[in-house]
Amino acid sequence: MVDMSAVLVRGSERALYEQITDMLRHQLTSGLAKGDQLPTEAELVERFATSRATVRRAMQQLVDEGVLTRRRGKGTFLARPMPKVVHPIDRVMPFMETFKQVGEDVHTKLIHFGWEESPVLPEALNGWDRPVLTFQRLYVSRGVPHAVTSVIVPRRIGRMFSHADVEKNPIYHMLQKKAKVTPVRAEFLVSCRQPTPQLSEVLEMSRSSLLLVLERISRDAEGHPVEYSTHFLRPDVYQLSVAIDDLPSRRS
Amino acid sequence: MVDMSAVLVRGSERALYEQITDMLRHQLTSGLAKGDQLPTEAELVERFATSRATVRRAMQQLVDEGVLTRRRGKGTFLARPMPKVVHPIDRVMPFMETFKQVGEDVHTKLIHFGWEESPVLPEALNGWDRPVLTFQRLYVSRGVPHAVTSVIVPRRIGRMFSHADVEKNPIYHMLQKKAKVTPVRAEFLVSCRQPTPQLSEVLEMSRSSLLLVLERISRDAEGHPVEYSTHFLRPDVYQLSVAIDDLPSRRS
DNA sequence: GAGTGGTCTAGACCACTGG
DNA sequence: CAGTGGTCTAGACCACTCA
Repeated sequence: MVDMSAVLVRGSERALYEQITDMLRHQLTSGLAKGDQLPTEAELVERFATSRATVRRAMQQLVDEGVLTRRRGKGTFLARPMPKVVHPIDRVMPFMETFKQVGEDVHTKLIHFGWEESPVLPEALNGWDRPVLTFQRLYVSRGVPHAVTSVIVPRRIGRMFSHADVEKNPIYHMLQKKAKVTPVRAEFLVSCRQPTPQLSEVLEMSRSSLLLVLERISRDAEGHPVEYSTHFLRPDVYQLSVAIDDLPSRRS
Repeated sequence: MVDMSAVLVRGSERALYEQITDMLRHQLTSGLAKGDQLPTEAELVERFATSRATVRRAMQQLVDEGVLTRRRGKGTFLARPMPKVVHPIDRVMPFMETFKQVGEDVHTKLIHFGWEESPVLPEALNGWDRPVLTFQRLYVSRGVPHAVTSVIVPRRIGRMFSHADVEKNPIYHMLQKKAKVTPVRAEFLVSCRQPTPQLSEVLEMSRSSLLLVLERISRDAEGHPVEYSTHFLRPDVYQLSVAIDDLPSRRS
């Protein structure tokens, strides 16, 4: 429950909705509301003696931060806390493994599989033969989706993969067993991006918050790129780690 | 200017404020509003024949995305576009260098310098002698702040650094020239975080959007950690790149 | 003082979930 | 059906900027 003793200060420097956000945040984290459901908007309007718009604005802030989730017709709930996961990108480890190491169940679902004639690709992949095979997997733990990975491979490799293969196996497994290619080098790019409407849908996140995006180009021994994958990660769940030995000597 | 011909569809699946956001975004990027200032809220209310709250909600979305900035008493403006910068973390390169490579002027400002008795540090740094020296630098280009770096070093190294040193030199330069230590290994952690109130202030960003955060622990040849730095990066500006050779063989 | 964006109110109608 | 959150309206007052 939410403490009623605290009172809003009208005419303060701090806006009413900010004061409400602060109070809710504090009381949620200090365990006063261990349960799932929060008071309804109508109740909060009464307790804080403000308008509904002000209460909503305060709650929206916490929704954007991932602390709360709201469902029309049901109510407002403490977002199910997700484990913090550190994914090492300097080793070849499927995301499944990263999650299992923290004792999590992970379910994957293939949400796209198809050939594409004119994909948008990084410059480094201009030499690939078309069409390319592209597929997307969704990762879910405790009923909560937390990552989408999109993989693209050139035609000569993609033709070795069946729908059933892709549904079950990590990409590096398929590259080695099915396509008989061994990645020996990978280039990574980390960035933050707005989710597309589709991604915000399947990852159940607000369209205004950001995704942590990890792109990877893997190359075989000859330096030819053999796969291009993009990982869309919920930033409240994932961290990425890298260790670099033998730091090159300074230049300038 | 904003095109008046497009019309909102009332009763559509898509909310009015979303339609307005879409139209503004499209017309801004398609060059119809090359200038700086957008129509005022009052003008948009008239053109779209909606309430002010709806127009504001549409614009707020673009402000959160960093497309627009609003200033009370002045108006709403296209946010000054910042260059996209890729910072390689597998080489030792100061941020200054990264920016200069894209032809940017960069100014730095020391915004904090002091000793701290009880800092919060990663476990790996528990062995450090206290107090630790901590300082923060703000990076500004084209008058727009885009990064804050916070550096912490143990007492035995920090005592070699003067305020003037820190104001002018990259950390790795000081480690080698002043403290006579050479980092040979570094561990990185990449994450997304809410800015603190102080960070959202100096980086001029909304408190509800996320920062790209890069943490680094550098070690000398004996494996002792010699510095811990945290880089708070505006996600609309920075990307991080890593290349890994000799991918380890698969495990499971 | 006129004009800007920042906050807040008190309503309204709707779509969705549940009993 | 009553109750939830999602959207929208038409006002109001304020702090700030600039002429």
